[in-house]
Amino acid sequence: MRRPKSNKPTDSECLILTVLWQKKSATVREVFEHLEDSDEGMGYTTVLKFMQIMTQKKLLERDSDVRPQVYRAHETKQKTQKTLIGDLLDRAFNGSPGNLALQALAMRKSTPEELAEIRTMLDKLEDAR
Amino acid sequence: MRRPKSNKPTDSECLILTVLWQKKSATVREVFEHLEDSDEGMGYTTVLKFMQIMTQKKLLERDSDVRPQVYRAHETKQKTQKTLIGDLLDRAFNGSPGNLALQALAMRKSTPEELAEIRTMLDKLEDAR
DNA sequence: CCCCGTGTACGAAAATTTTCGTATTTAATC
DNA sequence: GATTAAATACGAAAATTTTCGTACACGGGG
Repeated sequence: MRRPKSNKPTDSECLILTVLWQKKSATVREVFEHLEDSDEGMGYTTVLKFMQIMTQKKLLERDSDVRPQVYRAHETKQKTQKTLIGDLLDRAFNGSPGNLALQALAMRKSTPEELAEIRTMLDKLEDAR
Repeated sequence: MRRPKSNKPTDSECLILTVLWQKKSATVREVFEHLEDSDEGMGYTTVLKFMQIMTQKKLLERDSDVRPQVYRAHETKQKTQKTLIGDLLDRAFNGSPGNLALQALAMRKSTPEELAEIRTMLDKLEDAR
């Protein structure tokens, strides 16, 4: 049973996707400025280049009718995150989601809401057996 | 052209680390054969080269007193996995471990033991508030 | 000791990812 | 219509990752 080739976004592409997920859609400049704050910034044309490449790869969609052009992520956040998790699971967690989840929770504080959500998910999973 | 240096193992390096975590220690040939099964394998000298590089990077330790040489991971599985998770969190999950955990659980079946562990962790986290 | 199969070192090509300079286009203002 | 600042396209350099060929070293059986 061969899994489909993962085709996951690169590290830098993920940074850009994260901004677009948050803002729904954005210009190159907006993404650039957003990344300047949080991350150690890349240059403006570097961000532009990435977004052009990502458009070609169908990771992004671009509205060229407006200036400056506006970009949005092609896939949903959930779908892409799933790809990334699946990749990491196979590569470094022996495919065990439980182990991954456990360590994620142990390492940084989550909000009470998130914890509640996880508890609900847990109930559902245990019921299903 | 400076590029930000990350100390996280590369994709291929993770594959090799996973084998070594499982077997505690192994020769190049053992790692090679193990990867042949699961992944569509790289050539023998490719694996060898990686393990040499990883030794230089201090990702692995090598016992050169025996032939064939035996390798083991330098860091614990937990520590490296933590690095990988932290990286992914920052890059594609807005630093939210809850979200990561939730999606990991939703995507593939976990063992009842794992689910129980997570429930325990959840209790601990909620108590701590 | 000499051969031979396996193991190891080394180097470098190929592929990918990241970076940015520079040229060109666009739209707004004069 | 000309000027100009921002936006976009393009190309290629730099850095990293992946791949493997080839040459050399080692050790056991003859």
